[in-house]
Amino acid sequence: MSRAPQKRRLETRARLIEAATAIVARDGPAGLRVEDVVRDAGVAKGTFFSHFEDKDSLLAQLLGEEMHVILAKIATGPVPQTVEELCDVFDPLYEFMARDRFVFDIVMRYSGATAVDEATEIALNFLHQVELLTLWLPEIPGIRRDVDVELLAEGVLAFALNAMGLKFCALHNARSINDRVRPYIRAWLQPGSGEGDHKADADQQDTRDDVGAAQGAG
Amino acid sequence: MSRAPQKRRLETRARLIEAATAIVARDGPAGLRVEDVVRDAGVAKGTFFSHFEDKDSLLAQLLGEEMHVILAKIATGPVPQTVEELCDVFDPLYEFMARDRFVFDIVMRYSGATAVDEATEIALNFLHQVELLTLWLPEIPGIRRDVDVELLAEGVLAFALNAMGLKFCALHNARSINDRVRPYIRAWLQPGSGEGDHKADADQQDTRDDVGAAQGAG
DNA sequence: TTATGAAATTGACCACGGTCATTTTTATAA
DNA sequence: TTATAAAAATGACCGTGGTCAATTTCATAA
Repeated sequence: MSRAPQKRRLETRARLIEAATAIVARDGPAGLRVEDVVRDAGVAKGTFFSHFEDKDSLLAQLLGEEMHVILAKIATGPVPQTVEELCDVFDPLYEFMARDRFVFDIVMRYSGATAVDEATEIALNFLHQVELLTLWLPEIPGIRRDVDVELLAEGVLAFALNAMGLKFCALHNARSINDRVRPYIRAWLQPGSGEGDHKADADQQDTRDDVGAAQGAG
Repeated sequence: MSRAPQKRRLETRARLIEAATAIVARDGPAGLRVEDVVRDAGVAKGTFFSHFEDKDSLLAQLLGEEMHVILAKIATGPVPQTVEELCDVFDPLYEFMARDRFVFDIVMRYSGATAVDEATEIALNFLHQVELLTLWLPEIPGIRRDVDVELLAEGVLAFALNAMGLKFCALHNARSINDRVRPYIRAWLQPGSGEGDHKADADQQDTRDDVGAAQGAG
């Protein structure tokens, strides 16, 4: 049984987060230094590590909070009516997660809960994405019904992460995440619907353009 | 134009790799210390970094070589005739890539080529996986024909990586990678074939068991 | 053989994340 | 008010990855 934290501790934690937030806003996530955080927050280094598991843990929390805001906004928007709309709606979140290599690595590393109780903000965000997709997918006309909707939802996320990872691959980074993920999502959600049945894709090459490595973080 | 490396340099490089290989074999990838490597190899620290970009780069090379051996063995084996066989055949490679968190992180990070010329051993391995799948998939009876086979192959890899990542998630680590990936691959490759048409799955719960976060590295 | 410049190597040095025994502060009971 | 124990914070210290100006070794031409 641990007691409730004292007021001083909460204030210290707030100062640490405030200082870190400012540094990240100024120098980007990769520019965060623990020594800078504690200097700006006016505390000792050891204090930092009594509040956060390690540097990346704090960073993951900050990124998770931003992801939460983006996803919350998506969730309150209109339900997409086509696969293309679905991809467009989630695109801002994907672009944030893969804004650069450093961020994407952290997102990936913290995307799963190592223990049931220590779920990170990012892991929760992924759960919420699956929940939202589970709600939305049945609303889209023409969606396959032969597999469970949760399997479908998790599959969408798998393809999305893969497309994000390809952003950092020289062979694929010419196209946007959205353009890379769309063919997969369409084939996953609407098998047998044919390749060219949506005019929105006429302005780009067909799916044969996707040769090269498929991976998650490259 | 850079000249050919001198014999001395090749010998030094060989000694570094030899020392690193021995340490990894003894202490595991996470136990590798640059200072230990250079001590065992009998060179200065700076020499290490004139041969390898950084520590993880060397580690990625060593892991990539092991992956190459495993994949080569898979490639010379018989062509799988069902989705289940396909999953089984690739399983040893997946188990290696996700043998632990540390290894999986490196595999993910190096799975894509940052520049076209600096393709790592791991990135090449992923390309080879796609090539092999592209050859094999059309051989499997009942495989869908409505999308390009390369799209199909890359999708398999995307699901495989996702299933590997789930190994490190408390909500999913009870099942093997193979068990986690199979429902996705089947739904991806054989849409509309129904859920329970393969008796091999009778001994496990159906796909509804897959609730929880879907992600790549959790 | 010798001069010369490039290749290869060196190791002192730095940056930075993380640790932990010690000290200070706070809440609570006598 | 005072004693006491837990909570909170401290900062000197360490481990280790990575840097770079200086040095040594090597290949080549004069």
